[in-house]
Amino acid sequence: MSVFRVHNTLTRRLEEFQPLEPGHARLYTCGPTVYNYAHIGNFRAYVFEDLLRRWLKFKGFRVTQVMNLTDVDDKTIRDSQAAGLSLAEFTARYKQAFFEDIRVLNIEAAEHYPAATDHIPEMIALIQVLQDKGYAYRADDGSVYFSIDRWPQYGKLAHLDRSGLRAGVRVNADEYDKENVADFALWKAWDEKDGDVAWDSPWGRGRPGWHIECSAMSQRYLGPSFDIHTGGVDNIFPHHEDEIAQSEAATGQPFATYWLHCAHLLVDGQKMSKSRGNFHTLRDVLQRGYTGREVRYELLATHYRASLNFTFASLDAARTALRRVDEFTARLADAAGSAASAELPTWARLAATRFEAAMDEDLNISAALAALFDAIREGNAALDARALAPPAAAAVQALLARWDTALGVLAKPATAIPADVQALLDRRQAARTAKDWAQSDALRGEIANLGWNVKDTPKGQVATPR
RNA sequence: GGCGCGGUAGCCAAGUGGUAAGGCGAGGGUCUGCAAAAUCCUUAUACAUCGGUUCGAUCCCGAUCCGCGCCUCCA
Repeated sequence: MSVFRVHNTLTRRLEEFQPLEPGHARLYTCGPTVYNYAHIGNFRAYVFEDLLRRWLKFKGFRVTQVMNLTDVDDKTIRDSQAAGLSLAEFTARYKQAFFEDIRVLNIEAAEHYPAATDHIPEMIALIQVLQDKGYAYRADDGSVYFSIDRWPQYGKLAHLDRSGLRAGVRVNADEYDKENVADFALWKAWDEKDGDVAWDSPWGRGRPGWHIECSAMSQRYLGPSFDIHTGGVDNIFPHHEDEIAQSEAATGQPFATYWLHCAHLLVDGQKMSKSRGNFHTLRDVLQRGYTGREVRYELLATHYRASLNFTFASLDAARTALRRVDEFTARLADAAGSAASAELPTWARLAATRFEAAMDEDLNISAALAALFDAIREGNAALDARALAPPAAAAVQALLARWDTALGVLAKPATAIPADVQALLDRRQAARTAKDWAQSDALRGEIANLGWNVKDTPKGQVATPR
């Protein structure tokens, strides 16, 4: 069995994955800010994290994954006020939507989904430690900042030189009293825009800064040091850089060993934005008639470190490719019958080796899918030639099932045939038995109007959705 | 300005110092009452440009052009 290698943003190279605790992979994956329905770009990150998680399990590791839910920040506060709801009521709605959405995409549940607002005491305690150790200072307005000048390693993840940090155009005017413009807030003093969103702290009423939640919650669930931290490339700086500074300054121990970041998703070659009209939530895409499985395939099929250009044309291609997978799966099931699995045919064994070697190389999904599709072609050819005995077919079935524990996209969810469609199918079967082709064709049209395709096979009609 | 990623056939997308996977599309055959689907085969003088290193570069080095990302709260 080959080793799993990952690209570590910290070193910018491929490194063999070796967990701190043998056999146990511990991950912290940046999750959603729950102020709206998540868009397909967000889901690209979550699907990538899911693939990573599943591959670790495939390799035999036990996995403990933490995914945070950011339920207090500028956007959640702003939009909850606009909606006339309390912060908790407002974010609850989108937390629920998030869990519905990841289910649709067949994303496995993480072990922990801590919400920021449930961990305020941990954050306050962490800030206190930083202040006690001299890494944090309180500004005149009651906010607490992390001083990057007291943390020489600042910039090691983003590979930013401190002199390269120019004063950002987005620095708020009310942050004038920071010692260094690049210092970031650990605790934000209450502001009237915050309304009733505030917690008591040793520094007065206020709310936590953005980065501190991840440091506090990762420590709570994974301890001071863990294996993998992931997120989108846009989180490298400042979010992850700040997390490292806070965490390592507080604990004196290394934070995450490996940092994996996925590239952005583009839509029609451009960054998704509401003003461009190319902004899609998962729900928008489903509304257009695509399935979660098709979207998952589309998000999965491009290597995570390459930017992914999402188009509806490529979603159509995903649909066609999956149909081919389904057809093969069905043929295989037919050929296997109830036979017990035996030896894999040579072509399947080679494909299995290629698949694993590809995934082991930093989740090279394209090469892995190439192995899959080569196997499908070989398998179909063998079936055509009646050269695949039932036990071998069963073995190939098992191989696909094994691959699917990692991909989560090969198994087609069963769809029940609605009663009205079934009634038409029954009438059509009767017409066919009577060789009343005109009636048969008319019924096929009616069934199509209900959204189902009918095809005639040697074993009778088969209806499939759309 | 700083840091970083990418430019491979009609589209998407792997990969390699010795002329290049796979998917979609397209063409042909098979199957079929018809159809659709499926399947098999085929498909393309594809590696941004210009130099350099080398027996040999798409793959290494340099430059150039083009696209994209980050540089304080966007996955």
